This record gives sequence, structure tokens and C-alpha cells, in this order.
Amino acid sequence: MPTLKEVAKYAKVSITTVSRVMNEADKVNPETRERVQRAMRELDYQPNRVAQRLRTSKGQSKLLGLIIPDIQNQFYSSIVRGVEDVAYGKDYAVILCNSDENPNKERFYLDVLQSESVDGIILPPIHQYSKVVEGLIESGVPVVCVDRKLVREAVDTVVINNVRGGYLAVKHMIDFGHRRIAILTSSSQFSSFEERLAGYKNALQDHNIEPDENLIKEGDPRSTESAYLFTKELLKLHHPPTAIFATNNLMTLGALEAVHEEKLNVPDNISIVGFDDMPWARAISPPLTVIKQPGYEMGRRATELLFQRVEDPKREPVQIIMEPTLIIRKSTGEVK
Amino acid sequence: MPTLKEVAKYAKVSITTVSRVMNEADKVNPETRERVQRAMRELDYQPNRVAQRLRTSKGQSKLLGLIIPDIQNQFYSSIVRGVEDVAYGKDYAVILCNSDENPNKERFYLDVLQSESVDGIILPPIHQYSKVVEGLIESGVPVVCVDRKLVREAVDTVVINNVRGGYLAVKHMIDFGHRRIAILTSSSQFSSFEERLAGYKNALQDHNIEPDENLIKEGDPRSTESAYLFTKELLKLHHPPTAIFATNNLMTLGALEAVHEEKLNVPDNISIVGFDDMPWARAISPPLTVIKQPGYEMGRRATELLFQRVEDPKREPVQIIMEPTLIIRKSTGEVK
DNA sequence: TGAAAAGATGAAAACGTTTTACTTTTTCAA
DNA sequence: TTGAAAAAGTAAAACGTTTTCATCTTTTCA
Repeated sequence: MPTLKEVAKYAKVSITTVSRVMNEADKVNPETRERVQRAMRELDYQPNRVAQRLRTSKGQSKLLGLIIPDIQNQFYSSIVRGVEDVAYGKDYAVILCNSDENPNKERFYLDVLQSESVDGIILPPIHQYSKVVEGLIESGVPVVCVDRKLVREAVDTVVINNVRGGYLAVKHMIDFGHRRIAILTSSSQFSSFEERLAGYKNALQDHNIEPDENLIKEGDPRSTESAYLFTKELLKLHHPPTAIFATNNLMTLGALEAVHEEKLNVPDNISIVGFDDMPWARAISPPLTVIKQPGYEMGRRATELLFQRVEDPKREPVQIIMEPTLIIRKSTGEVK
Repeated sequence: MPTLKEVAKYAKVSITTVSRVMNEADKVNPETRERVQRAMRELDYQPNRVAQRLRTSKGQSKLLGLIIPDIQNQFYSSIVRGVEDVAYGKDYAVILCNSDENPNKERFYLDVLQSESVDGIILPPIHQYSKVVEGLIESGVPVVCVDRKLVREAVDTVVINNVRGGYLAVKHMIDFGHRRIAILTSSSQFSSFEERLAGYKNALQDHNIEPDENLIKEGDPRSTESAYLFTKELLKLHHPPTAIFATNNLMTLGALEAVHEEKLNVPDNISIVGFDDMPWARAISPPLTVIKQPGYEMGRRATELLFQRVEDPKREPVQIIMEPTLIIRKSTGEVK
């Protein structure tokens, strides 16, 4: 790969001039500029981003970091795609990291990203309190939280209104006459699930339904497995639920599998509302009623926020709260 | 962030010595080493990977590039996860790029990756002939092709036996008595789809079934849309097919949606075999019969190949061909 | 006419490492 | 006691940029 030096030699100017031509900064004589540009073309010069990054202090690295729990969760791949797309629009590349909700991995990647001097980092923080992330913010690295919040309010954040998402789902089932509504959710570690559960409880309360602890299942949101097992349990109950609310797309899959295995008809025997409108949701039979959260859009917004902060580090942090929507298909119906 | 210089000062040695302690290379006096290590701990020193990369020539950057068509295609997210996992095991981070099958984007990202001096690049090449990729290989950048081949044989490659995958799927349906079997595939641009189609034809031929051009639909494999439309068409045919083979997971979804919309019963009215064993395949009703390709494993193998090449650039290129498997569930049955 | 301003360019320092080439100190055989 | 070899350490160059500062021309205009 040719370097600045070689281009300079070829164009018979100093490397300073070549650099100037590239960065448009100071004026350089049109003739010289033309000559240099031809040299760059003819040598097929590509600036070395590593050297650029080493030299320039902040906000020029054209690289950003994205840490997500697991790319195999389609909700996160939507976010990733959103991030990628706006990054590409600004000639940025993104380093993608999977944390598996493991604080050590998160820590490791955070170190790596900082050491790569990325211009900024986007992540759903694993813990609502996080010394590491807070430290990062304090040390001036632009950070945007997406999907999950930090307790500290002074961070750019893009989340959805999870309470409302939970409420919408449950209200919809109540309107169909359901009273025994189960929820598959996660342990309270993650703000998003906690909030969805709160929405569930609010909806019940508003309709004078006493929550039944037996219908609240807190499992592992990272796989279909625990939802599958819980659903099996639920269906074996003396008074089984007539409706199930699964609070993410993996858990929805687990619930679906268990329900089908028990040869239950959806929605005649049991109604189901899922979270996340994945491509398969409309393709299956019956098409699935879901709470849709705009993952792709969240990724885009988060990245825009990040770029804004890179440009103006002093800007007041903002919190963007997006609205989930209920998409009614055929997996929910009148209670029999 | 503290630098080598500061550590050196703190430990009262030269920066060379600190560097030596880190890289284990030359011997340094145990006492000094201990002192330096304590200094690094106390200052919480993290080496600057950008500076490291600029200085060291090849194979030390701890960064690799991965270009895929689209992260929202779950098959590719499996690959990505496989790559990530083995990369993480070696303290590598990965830059992820989505090409959208667009040669210009591919080109752009290839330039970026080279300019970031990544240690190597993994990708399913968009074109079987690709000057850009070939140029890269020639210039000594380790490259591994995954999922799709290059015509040039001298590249490390990890693919599955697509011909066999196609054959397996179609043979399975023929065994159930189907004669009119449709295939949803892609234009012949991509080696993988071309091969799956070849497998389809082979199977028909082996069983003395004349291929019917009306049943061969070549569309866009990047979305569910075109498969949906084609399936609608197929079902309206005077002699509609009794079975459909969809050659990737997105197309499977499109087919499924169309079939359900026409209120056809699977497998009583129509049998379906999908490609890719996605998490939803077993959760839907009826559970889907599929050809499974080990995406995660392919990602792993590709990355291992890449690391081997980084360590030994002279190693002869190898081609790993993995075997697809037929997973029989309930979406296929006797022709009525 | 000539001093100041503007315009065009270049030399060299800096970013944080690794590596080369060199110097100092220690060891130990003769 | 000497001195050659081994061990331990350092100074400085290099990687490819950007940026600061300096220099040299040319233009402007009182």
C-alpha cells in the first residue's frame, strides 16, 4: 500500500501538502492540488486509518464500537443493522462485540474498544449500575445506551416504553375476556424486563384482576429453553392460563413450541402475544399477535445521538423513548 | 489512559524494558519485571492497540474483518457468532460489515479493512470472480471465503455441499411420492444457489422426473417478498406443485406466508422443505422439515483457518466442505 | 517604494508502540 | 587480576499520519 510519502515523492511535493489536499484544510494552489490528486489516483492511495487514528486525538477515528448481548437474537441484529447503516453513511466501520450478558466479557470488550480509540460506544448495559461504563463516560468517551438504561441519567439513551408495551399486550388479552394471563419474563436484572412486568401488573390492576404469582415466570431470556419449560409447567397447572404473554422473541418461540407440543390450538385453546415483530411472526400459522419494538430505528437513533455527541461533547444528554405498538394478528382471540 | 512512557517513569525504567515485560520476548531481570508489572497494575495500564498496530507489521493487529451480505439474515448471524467466538478466544475483535450484495459496498469495506490493517478478512464473496478480492489475496492479506466460493482455487474456503443439500431435500419429497416439486431459488449469480438448484435437478433426473421450468422460480434471496409472490403464482398454476423447496430461510418464510394465506394445510395439501434450521423452524406448527447447514460451525472453522494462515502465510490453501443434513419434521408428507 | 498582509509550501515534532543497535554491568574462567 | 562473554538495560529510529511553526513568494496599498 502506498503511503503519503510515496505520493508526495511522486507528485514532487512535501507530505504536508499531500495531507493538506486530503483534508481540505488550508488552501493549496489549484495546480498543485490537481497534481497531487492525480498522484493519489495513479498510485491508488488509501490513507492508513491506523496512523490517522494514532495521530488525531478524538472523534476522527471513523470507527465505533457496538456491544450487544447476542447477535443471534434477532432483535439485536435489527439494532446492529440500524447502527451499521448510519455508520456507513459517514464512512464509519463498526466493531461488533457479543457480551452474552457476561460482565467480564463486557469489561474486556470495553477495554479493547477504548484501546482501539473508537469514537464512541453503543451498548445495552448489562447492569443498571456499572462502574466500568460510568468510568468510560467520565473519561470522555462518547457512550450511548440502547434498549436498556443506566441508573445514571446523564447518558444518551434510546429505549422503548416497556411499561406501555407490557400494558398494551395484557390489555389486549383482557379485552378478549382473559383473566388468567401468564407472563414469561426475565429475572429483574434487566430494566427492560422489569418494566414489561410492571406494565403487565398495571394492566391487571386497572381491570381489577388479582395477579397470580403462579402465572409469573422469570427465566433466562437468552434462549428458548427456559420459556419452553415454563410453558409446559403452566399448561399442567390445575387452573392453567388462557393466555400467555412472552416478553421477548426467544421466549415466544419456546412458548410456541410447548403449546404446539401439547396439541393446543392457538387461539382457540390459548392466546399468545409475543414481543418483537420478527419476520417469522407473520409467516407462521396463525400469524402472531405481537408488541413491535422498532429495533432497526433504535439502532439508527442511537448512532445519530452518538455522532452528535462526537461533534459536540458538551451537549446535554438526551433520553429518547420510543413507543411500542400492538400488532393484532390471529394468535389472540375470545376466551372460551 | 496511561502510556508506556508513564509506566516506565513510574517504574523507573526505560520504555523499552516495559515493552519487553509485556511481550515476554527478551529476558528481563525478575526483580525489574515485578516492579514493572506492579507499575502497570497500579496505573491500570492498557496497551494502545492503535499504536501497536501501526508499529508491528503483519499479524499482530488483534483485529479481523468480516463482511457479510446482511446481518438480519439469521444464517449469517450464526456465522458471525461463530467467528466472534473463536476470535474472542484469541483476544481478537471483529469489524463487521454488511455488503447487501452490493459490490461497491464490498469494495468500500474491503478498502477500510485493509486500511485498518486487520490481520485477515472473512467473507462470502459477492462475485465468483472478483478482482478486488483476488488483489487482496495477492497483496498478502489473509482471506477466507465462507458460504460461497471464488473461482480461483487458491483461497481458504469453507462451504457446504450445496448440491447434496438440494438433492437431499428433493429426494425426501420424491420418496413421499411427490412429482411436481417447485423450487424457490436465486438467480445464478451466487454459487450456493446455483448448486442447490443443481442438486434439485439431479434428484429429479435420478428418479426420471422431467424438470418443469414453470416450477423453477429464481428471485431475490435477500427478502421474503419475492418468494411470497412466486409461491402465490405457483399455487395459482393450472397444475400446482404438491411440494415446495425453499432454498434459504428468508424464502422459506415467504413461501410459508403465501401458503397459509391460501388456507392450505401443511403437509396435507402441500409439503414444504426449508433451507437453514432456524430457531423458529421447530417452534412453528407443523414443525418444519429443513436442510440444516451448520452456520455457526462454518464461522468457527473459517476463523480457525484464518488464524492458521496468519501464523503460517505459506500454508497451502484448503477447502473445507461441510455436509448439510436433512431434518425431518412435520411439514412434509405423502402426496394426496 | 517598501512594509505589511496573504498565499503557498515545507521541515520537523508528535501520537504510543516495537525493534534495532548500542552501552553498561555482572559473571566467571584463566 | 584480567578480560571476554553473557545479561540487563537504554537511546533512538521507525510505523504513517496530522499539525505546528517557519520560510519563502507574491500581492496589496499607503
